Amino acid sequence: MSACDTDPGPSQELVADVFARGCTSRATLEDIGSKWAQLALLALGEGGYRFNALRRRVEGVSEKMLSQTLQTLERDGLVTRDVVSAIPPRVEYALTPLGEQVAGRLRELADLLERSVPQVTAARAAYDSRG
Amino acid sequence: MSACDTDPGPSQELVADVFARGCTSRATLEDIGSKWAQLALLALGEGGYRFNALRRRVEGVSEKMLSQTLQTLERDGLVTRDVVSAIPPRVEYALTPLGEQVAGRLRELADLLERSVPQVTAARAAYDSRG
DNA sequence: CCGCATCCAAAGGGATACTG
DNA sequence: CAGTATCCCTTTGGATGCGG
Repeated sequence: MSACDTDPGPSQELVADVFARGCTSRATLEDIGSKWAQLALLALGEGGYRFNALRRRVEGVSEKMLSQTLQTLERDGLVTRDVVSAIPPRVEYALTPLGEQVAGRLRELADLLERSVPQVTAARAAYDSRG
Repeated sequence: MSACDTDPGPSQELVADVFARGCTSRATLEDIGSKWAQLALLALGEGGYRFNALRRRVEGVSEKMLSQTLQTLERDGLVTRDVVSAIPPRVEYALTPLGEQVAGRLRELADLLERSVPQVTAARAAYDSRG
């Protein structure tokens, strides 16, 4: 089954499917799911950030990973990169409309997990004590 | 700032924060975000699955990775593992109530991305043609 | 200030073979 | 059927140093 953008046929209803191996939606989901991408999107959901400010907001991210992550997100059309040629140089990152939608969904997920910490902690303790 | 479950103080309002380095909610978000965990949760959102059926549903996953992923999700209290001792043996996987909630959020995200494939594809083409 | 390049250690993840 | 164990290659990701 699983129709996707990679499907060859001259189909009339071409629906993407995250379960399909080569589907762009699956690849995008993977891009978004990465540790640093999630946090970068959540941070940018709060408003625009300059590179180093974003780096401080996302605790523990290295320059390299933040840079790579932002490039991927920019390429997917989720993040804009605005270069202000000045001294010192400034680069402002923000979400596109699509990025806003994605960040909104992630926010809901993050809120749910933040509220569920006690439950998760208990589940882990139970699992670990059983072996 | 960033209060979390690892905070020491005798605080009255202990709120988890996914941005905090050692926060359980951040770790859980990472568990959920992994390529295979996302797809496994989405699949289980459709109903219970046995191991090999789930493996077929999640195209491309290896036995090893599916097994590992399910263990992590079980430990976090998102998935239940029901062993039916019979010949041949059967193991049924399903979502917990918390898992259902998480899977629901993921479904919304996946739907959004599936609908946005043309937009993402266009963004990538534009990005790549610029260098 | 922004971020690319290089190096290197550590984790991720696939293929295969084997057990209950 | 449902895994575990092993091997081994690939990717991730941090640290450091340099350039615009």
